[in-house]
Parts: sequence; C-alpha cells; structure tokens
Amino acid sequence: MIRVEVIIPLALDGLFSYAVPEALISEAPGFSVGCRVVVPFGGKRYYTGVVFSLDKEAEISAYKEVEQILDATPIIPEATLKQWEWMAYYYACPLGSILRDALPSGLLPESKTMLSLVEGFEAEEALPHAELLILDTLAEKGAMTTEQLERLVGRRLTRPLLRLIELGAVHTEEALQPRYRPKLARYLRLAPEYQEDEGALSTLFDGLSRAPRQAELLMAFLEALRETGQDHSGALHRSVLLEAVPKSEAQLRALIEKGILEQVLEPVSRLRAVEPSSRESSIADVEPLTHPVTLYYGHTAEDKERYILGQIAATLACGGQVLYLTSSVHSVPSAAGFMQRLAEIAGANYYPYHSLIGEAVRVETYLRLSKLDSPALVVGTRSAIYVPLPHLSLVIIDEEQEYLYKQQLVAPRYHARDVALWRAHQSGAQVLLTSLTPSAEVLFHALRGKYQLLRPESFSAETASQSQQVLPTIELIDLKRLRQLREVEWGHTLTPYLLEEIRSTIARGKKVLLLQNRRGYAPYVTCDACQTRLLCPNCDVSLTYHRTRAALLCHYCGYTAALPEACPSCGAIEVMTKSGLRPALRQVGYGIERVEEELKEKLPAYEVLRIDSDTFSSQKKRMELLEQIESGSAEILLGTQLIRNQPIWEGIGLIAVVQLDAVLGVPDFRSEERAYQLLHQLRLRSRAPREDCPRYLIQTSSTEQAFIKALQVGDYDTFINEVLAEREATNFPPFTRLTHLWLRGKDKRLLASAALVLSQYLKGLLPNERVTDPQIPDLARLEGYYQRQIVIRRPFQQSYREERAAFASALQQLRLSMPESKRLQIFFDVDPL
DNA sequence: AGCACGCCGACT
DNA sequence: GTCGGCGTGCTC
Repeated sequence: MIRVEVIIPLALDGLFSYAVPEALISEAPGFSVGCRVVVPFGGKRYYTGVVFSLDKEAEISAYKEVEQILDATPIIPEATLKQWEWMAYYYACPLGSILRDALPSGLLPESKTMLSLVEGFEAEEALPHAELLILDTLAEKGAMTTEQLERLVGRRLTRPLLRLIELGAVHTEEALQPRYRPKLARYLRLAPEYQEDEGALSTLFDGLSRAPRQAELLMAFLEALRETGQDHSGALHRSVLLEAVPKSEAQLRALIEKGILEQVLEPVSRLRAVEPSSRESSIADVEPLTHPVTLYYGHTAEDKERYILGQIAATLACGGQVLYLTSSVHSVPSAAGFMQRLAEIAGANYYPYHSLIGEAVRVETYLRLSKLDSPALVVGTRSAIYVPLPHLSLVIIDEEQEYLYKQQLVAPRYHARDVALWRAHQSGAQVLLTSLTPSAEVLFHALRGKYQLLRPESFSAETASQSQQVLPTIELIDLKRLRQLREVEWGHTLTPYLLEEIRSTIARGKKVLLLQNRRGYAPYVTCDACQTRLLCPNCDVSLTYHRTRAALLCHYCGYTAALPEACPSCGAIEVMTKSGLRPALRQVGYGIERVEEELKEKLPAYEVLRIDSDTFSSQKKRMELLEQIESGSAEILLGTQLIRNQPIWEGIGLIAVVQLDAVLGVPDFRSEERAYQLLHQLRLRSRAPREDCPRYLIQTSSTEQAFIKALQVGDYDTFINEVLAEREATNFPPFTRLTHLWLRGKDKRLLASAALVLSQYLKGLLPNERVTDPQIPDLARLEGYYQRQIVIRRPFQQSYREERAAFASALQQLRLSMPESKRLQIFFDVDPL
C-alpha cells in the first residue's frame, strides 16, 4: 500500500502517517511529496496537510486514509520542504507551525462543524431552556458553526448540543471551508457540432442571412479566435467579443439561445501585469556582486535605491529570479515611488507578496512562483522568505537591521535575514544586505571579511553636489536641570528653548519633526494617597492612560478599562496637598498624546499631525494621514518610532527628540544600538548644505551618558566598534549566540519548579556556564501567564548540533520526570532580538 | 490547536 | 440532585 507522512498545520511535533487509497492515486498519477492532501485528524476534523514523504511499498497497517488529494502535482518544491525542515530544526519548533506560517491560508482549508436543524423533529418530552434556545436560533438563522451559535446565544453550549445531536434534533456536518476560490469568467465557444465541420458552419451562416447582426457577431467571434491563435474549438472571453462588436448583447443572447455559441465559466488568473518601464535609461550600471554575501553600507537612501535597482535589473536581464524583502510596504502614491520603480523595472515579471495583496492573489502568486522558470522579482515583507522560486539567484534584504524581520510573537520565531542567508547558500544564490545603519552583527561579519563590504565612497554624478552637504550636529537640552530651575512648566515637557526653536523654524517656512517614543497620554497613573500604580490585571505592567479613547490601556494584552474616580487600591478620591485638595489619581509621564496637547496649547497657530500606532491603526487611517502629510498643510509632524518607516517631508528645518529616555526604552544589550540607528537614520535624512542644514535637538534628563557622547560624535562606525567591543567583553552576539528558553503558565509554583528542573537538565547536558538559572523577565506576567526565562549561550563558531540535541533531550527529560509540566507552555526563541 | 472525557463546586 | 466549569490526554 501507499503510505504518506503528512505535515499537519498545528503546533504538534512529528509527522502523521496515512494510507492513500488506490482510487485517489489513479486520478493523480503525479501525486508525490509536496502535494496537499485533506486528512481526517482527531475525533472529527479535517485538515489540509502537505505530503513530506511517500512510501510506495509500505506494510499494510491500520492507518486512516487520505480523504482527498488537492494537488495533482507538487506545489511545494523539494527545496522549499528542505527550508521548512531546516527552520523547524534551527528555530526548535514543530514543522506544523512552519507550515501554518509558510503557506497562504487560502491553500490550507480546514473543516468546520456546521450545525443544522433536522426537518420534522418532534420532541417527545419538554426540553430544557438552553436546548429550546438552540433550536429557535437554528430555525431562525439557519445552519451555522458552534462558535457562531455560542456567540449568538451568549454562552457555552457543549452539553445541550451533544444532547440535541443524540436526540436527533440537530444534524452536524464537517464541511471543508474553501478559503480560496479561483476567479471565474464567462467564456464563449462554438457549439461542438460546428467546431470541426466547415460545412455545418457555412450552412449556419446561410441560415443567419435574415439576421445580419448575428452573422456579423459570429464572424467577429471567429476572427477574434484566429487573432488569438486558436482554432474553432477555442474559447473567447465574453467581454473581448462585446468590445469588438459594441452593443451586441441581444445578438449574443440569440446566438446562445440557438445553440450556436456556448457560454462556459473558466478560471482566470488574478495576476496582473504591470506596465513595463518607460524609464529604462535611468537604471544605473553596477558592478556584479562577487561574493555569496555582500553588505551595501550606503550614505543616502537615494544612492542605495539606485544601487538596488541596478542589481535587480542586471539579474533579471540574465534571466535570474530576485527576492527583494523590505521591512514595511507603503501605500501612498509618492511614498510608493521606490516600490513603483521596482514594479516598472520588472514589468510582467513583478510579483508583489505582502499584506496589501489580497489573499486570493497571494495564493495564485504562490502557485505561479512554485513552477516558474522565467525571470521574476518578488517584492515582499518578512513572510515572503517562504515563497518558492526554482531559479533564485539574488536575495536582497533592504535595511537589514530592521527588527521587523524577526518574527517575535508566534513560532517559528525566525529572522528573515538569517533564513535568507541559509536559503541562498543552499540554492547557490547571492545575498545583498543593504543598510545606512547596519546591525552590529552584520557589520561585524563584513569587517572580518565574511561578507563583502561595499562602502560607496563617492556619490553618483547626479548627487555630486551633495558632497557639499553636511549632517546636522546634535545639540542637547538638559531637561533635568531646566526642571530644577523651574524653566519647564509643571506637568509639561517641552522646554522654552525647544518651543522657541519650533516657532522660528516655522517662521523660516520650514517644517518640524518631533519624536516622542511613547504611546498614549500618560505612561502610568499613580495614587497620591497610597502610592500605588494602576496595573494591568493580566500583565505585570502599568496601564497607560489614553486620552483620545478616554481609557486605561495595557500595551501588552490590550486590556482596557475606564479611568476610575477612586483609587482601586485604597479607595481615595482626593488627597490634601500644599495647594489644597486634588484628585488622588495622578497621570504621570509624557505620552505622545500629552505632547500633542502641549503643542496645541503653546503653539495654537500650527497644525500638528500625529503618527503612532493609534492614528495608524487601520489601512484607511494610515492612507488619510499620509495624504495629509503629503499635502504639506501641517507644520509639525509628531511621531513615535513608527515614523522611521514613513515617508516624511522634504524641507525639514528642525528635528527634535522630546525625551531621549523614551527612545532608549527598557535597557537591554541592544537598546543603545536600536536607539542610535533610529536617531542616526533621522539625521541622515536631514543631510543638507551647511547654510540650510536643519537643527537637531535632543531633550534628555541625563546628558552625561556615553551613548550621548557617541551620538554627538556622530560616527556610526566608531559607535558600532564600541558596541562590538562591549559585546565581546560581556559575551553577547555576535561573539556568543543566544537562545531564550521561555516557560509560561498560570501556576506560579509549578512554573518555578519546572523552570529550575529544566535549567538543571540543560546544565547537565551542556557546559555549565552556558546555561543560566531561570530568570524572571521584565514582564513577569503576560496575559495572565507567569513567565520564566532560561538563557543559553553558545560561543561564536561552536557547532549548534550538540546544543540543539540538548534542547530536545532536556525537554524530554522534563516531560518524563515532571508530567505536570505539560500544563506549561515551553518554547525556544533562537537568536532573540 | 481542538475536542472528548471525567472530576468537582454552585445553584434549584 | 444536575449543570457547567475546567484539567488532562490524544490526535497517524
């Protein structure tokens, strides 16, 4: 018998074996590894899985049978399966998690239990309330899933439903929900009896002599078939014919009614070709890449983009396939300029693959790419690293230092840049990493010669004049001192110097860019009576007050609550202070909304646009705001770090950081690197001739930090070298590889003991000093789950195999010796950010 | 992840 | 007493 091992798209370890019925195989002779199958799994569900291996002569055994073969030939190339396997191994997660992440969900239909009323059911006894409610709801609204029913009724219904099914009142059906449907279009073809027989056809025309317009239409149809290179058995898109012969709908209907033409629905591609470029000439000539991995470490975004376009054009011209990854996609016309250029140079070979692309188009793109032999340019975000490309020759990771390339929240917790390096190595493709501010890791490898380092020395002819341009110098404003001197108003954070600078900049006709990297109005709310902070009930973090929503918000789990009048801890509503009675709950700190309010109070004449995840929460809001920015009516742009990826104005006269501490955030070994990159990127954007150079002000409460000195020196290489020296001394990446082993659970005691045991096992399997004791992370509790973390270190160039084996066996030992640990979530984060 | 089974507290 | 909660084990 034929046995297949299938990857099921669930976070379960291992593969699952099924028998393939002969009847299915005979209809799909090309069936093989990489095809999708629908299989029964668990009590009653059906899932779409992918065949990982196939044994044609397996022993007969009591496997469940494959229900359906979805692909007659493989849609997942072997190389892609290898990539999945490697990712599951390297990132220490189930293969099923990879499958779920890798394929567009339209390619993975699953079953849902549909509940429907049985016609003519008569209850023999009085039914309980819940059961009557179910029957009424189903009678009124028709068939639905359990979840829909429970939402309508407003409670769990497991037991009443089981009872009704047993009584025969409710019918259940496992229906595979198709998440992708091919687009169908109306095509016309000649009825079969006329296709071969010229004689019948001419008789037909004779018969139409009294209907000249019908005859004309039929002639046009035959003509169009010939033009598209088809014979009389061919099909023609309905609208093509109607365009050729306008206002002929009635005649067409007549021809169909007479049985001369047949109308058929046929699937059509949703992929649309982009108009090829009309600006070919502006593509720069570039030297071919000489190494497997190259870092392009540029000075300006324009030069970098020109270089990327040059490399892409050269690769496409040789028939190569290019995968270009970006950290974010833009949707506003002018901002999408670079995206537009990418589309134009690739023309018909352009394949966008990101969140702005609809699900159905993603499915069709995936299917097309998996068998594509022609040149291609795929433009996508992180998950585009999964797209199959049989002839991949170049992978570009633009702004490789961007943290968005790392998937953080769900498995696989992969870094698209690192997967790209592996993938390119496997397929013999080259990798081009580009950045204006490379990550310490990548720059390290480039400086040591592992990657080719390209540092464009001179600017291209067009931008030669830019060598006269300078970067703004960074000037500090000592917030702490000014507060002590009472120069900053109580409850405010914009210093008079900054306010004055904003005024004079706008007076000069220039725009102002302000950075305040903190969402909401007040980062926390404290009670002045009992000194406690308002905390999230699910997470160990302060609640942030958002004035626009008039609510307290947890930035980690999304919990919201109204701002209470009395302190929930001590009940105080007011407290007595030197200046009299005041509300006990005080809003502390400065979120971006509060800065916005302060700007409007102090500088009411100017329009402020705010960019943060709240004003950018939907595609629509984002578009509107970006269009507003583009229109140029506002004078001040105020943003969180989100502005990093947004198109912002030309002609900025002032850049100011409202609070440097907010940019640095929670300290970890990378926070200074991240902050420096952000601030340096803003600085690079404001390069200008000396007399026109914008000012760059930073308000900070500690002017003495080494970080600030480095920022003022303004030399990125020097800064990164210092960072690297410190990393080497303290055993951090890239000198040591890190893995975070996370444990989460509701039971604090079980969590603590399991974490301790696991860390002991790891210490037994690996050199002791490489494994830490369980640590309580900064976020000790998240979404109601307590958390522990074990850090595992591996010196640079030490093999991963031994460590990876230790991960698996330590987990196994834990499961054996502490079965209760099954109640905990345990997962790895390899190379965490 | 979902779904069934089985044990235990809360209300009629 | 039953209803409904949730912990536990299993999925080829």
